[in-house]
Amino acid sequence: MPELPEVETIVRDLRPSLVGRVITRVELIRPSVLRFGDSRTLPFLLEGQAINAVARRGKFIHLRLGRGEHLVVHLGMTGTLTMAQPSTPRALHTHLILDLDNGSQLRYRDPRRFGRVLSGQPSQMTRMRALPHLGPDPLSPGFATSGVAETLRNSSRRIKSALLDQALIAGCGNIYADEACFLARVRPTRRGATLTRLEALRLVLALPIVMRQAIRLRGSSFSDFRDGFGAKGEAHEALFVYGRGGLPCVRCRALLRQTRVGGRTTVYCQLCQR
DNA sequence: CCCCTATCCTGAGGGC
DNA sequence: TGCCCTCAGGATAGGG
Repeated sequence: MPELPEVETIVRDLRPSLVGRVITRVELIRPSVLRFGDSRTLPFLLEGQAINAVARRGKFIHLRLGRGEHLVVHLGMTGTLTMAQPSTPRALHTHLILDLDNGSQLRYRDPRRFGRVLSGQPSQMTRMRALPHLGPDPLSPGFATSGVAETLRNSSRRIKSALLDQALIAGCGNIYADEACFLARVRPTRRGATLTRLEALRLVLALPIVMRQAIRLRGSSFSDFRDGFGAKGEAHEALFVYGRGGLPCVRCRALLRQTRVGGRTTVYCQLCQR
């Protein structure tokens, strides 16, 4: 599933192909994926607009267009955003296609449709709660000093649940929450309030480490994730715990425990993580 | 505030 | 081969 490292990989891939291009045609194949903005007027609104920037906010992808409008994409569980040539047959579950002035296309595909597309002014999207409040981003320079560690320590929730809360930390999902807990040697089932200062600090430092490593490997492709050109990443082969329940811990060889926290599959080493 | 559950949705994988 | 069942989960809404 696309979390921060996967979304960042896509954004870095797409940026050189999109910035400076002009949208020449819009095909909204499945209008219901548009959760903000008017699907009938979307083509007229977007056509002729230049793409000025491609950015990431947590797991959201922002295409900044002329006149301050944004086209925002959240990939949900199975969404992909890839460059393609018009001659390539469109894959099943392709919901939106933007034609560009150099003859290439940007295609949005999402079999499970947990993702969504938003079009309009960001301030309006925020006001209408189409864009949620996001906490500090683990890739931002100020993350370690943003107060996240103390927020975790002041929370009565399980650490895993807190890490998945986008209002606390932007971009963390199920995979990298487990990975960060392993690297920090903290059991994800513990309550935030039981964390020592040192443990909370280790967690906050572990998040950017596991995420930057995953970006280096171009993201985790368990099933659906593809980069901006449709290729798989390799980060899933280097994960410590996610997807490895019942297998030996890479550090101590004890068999990894698999449980559920807040409805999410959670894997940890009961010897290494206290 | 927190937690659980249901909802959205398709495809993969297991059992028979 | 095929059918049915379960499971995967990001975000959100509603009930306890």
